[in-house]
Amino acid sequence: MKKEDILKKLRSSGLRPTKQRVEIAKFLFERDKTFHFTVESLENHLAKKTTCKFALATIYNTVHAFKKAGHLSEVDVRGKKTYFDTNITDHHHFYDNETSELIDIDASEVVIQKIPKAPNGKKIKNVEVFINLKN
Amino acid sequence: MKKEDILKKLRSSGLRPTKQRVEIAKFLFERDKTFHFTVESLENHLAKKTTCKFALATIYNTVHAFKKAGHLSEVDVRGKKTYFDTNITDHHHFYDNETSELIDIDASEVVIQKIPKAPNGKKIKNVEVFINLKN
DNA sequence: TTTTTACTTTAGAATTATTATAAACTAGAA
DNA sequence: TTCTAGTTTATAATAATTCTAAAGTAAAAA
Repeated sequence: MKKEDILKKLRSSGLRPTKQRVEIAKFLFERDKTFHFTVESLENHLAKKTTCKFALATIYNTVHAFKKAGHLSEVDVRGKKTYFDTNITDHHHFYDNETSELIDIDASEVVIQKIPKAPNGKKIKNVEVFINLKN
Repeated sequence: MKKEDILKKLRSSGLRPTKQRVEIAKFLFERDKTFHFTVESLENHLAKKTTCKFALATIYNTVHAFKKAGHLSEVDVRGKKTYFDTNITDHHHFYDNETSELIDIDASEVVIQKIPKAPNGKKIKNVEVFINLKN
């Protein structure tokens, strides 16, 4: 991903390209594979990869702005911490409770044959399949 | 549900039948339909329904003991609070983000035709389907 | 370019959900 | 009854997250 694309991510999220934000964006979006993280794990990765200092609040703010702009998604995981995902396509997850690790499942890997209709005046927004793993 | 059954729930959870615990057990298990709650919502319901006083810690302890004994299940919902469910059968959920309301879906209402195999040395523990609703 | 303005970062305080603690209380055994 | 182990409770502690206000910086205006 080019520098210009990183700036585009920031601009489209309503964020000025500051040193911290550029580092966060580069870390999150300059990669081939999907990345799952919590704010805490992201902070650790940033501390290792960059020389720049990051206040936790900056990471929270930036991640939330990316999420609001649709550049990140949030994953429902039981537990206290919030998990984010750089994969924003419609997809599903394996979850390994032993390691707290999430693994993406492409939407095409899951076929649902039957599903109930939405109640009363509601519509279905999306369907998430969550496969818990054990050893 | 008879009084003896309430006591059975408590005993099988390793809990002595104190006033508070009996009230909580009666409130949770003397009902026909599934009940979804957070510790906070349960506290509010108990305050209305009973004259007994409840420390938050007592509610947390009791609910966790029930969960550990398999009398309650926990639902993955994005957000800070932990949701519990009196339905302990294998089933799925609708989630209405507007109202933060959960609705049960019986396992028979969902048929999955294709699912990926578990990675490396792992096995599938269970599959949860979560249907988000919109208006 | 300088100045100005509006947005940012940051450290630390505040908040929220939950868990731990320790003293006062109680169910059930002896 | 009396005793003992398990309980309740208020409060403190912890953890994740959000808020705040002062100091810093990007980019528009002059």
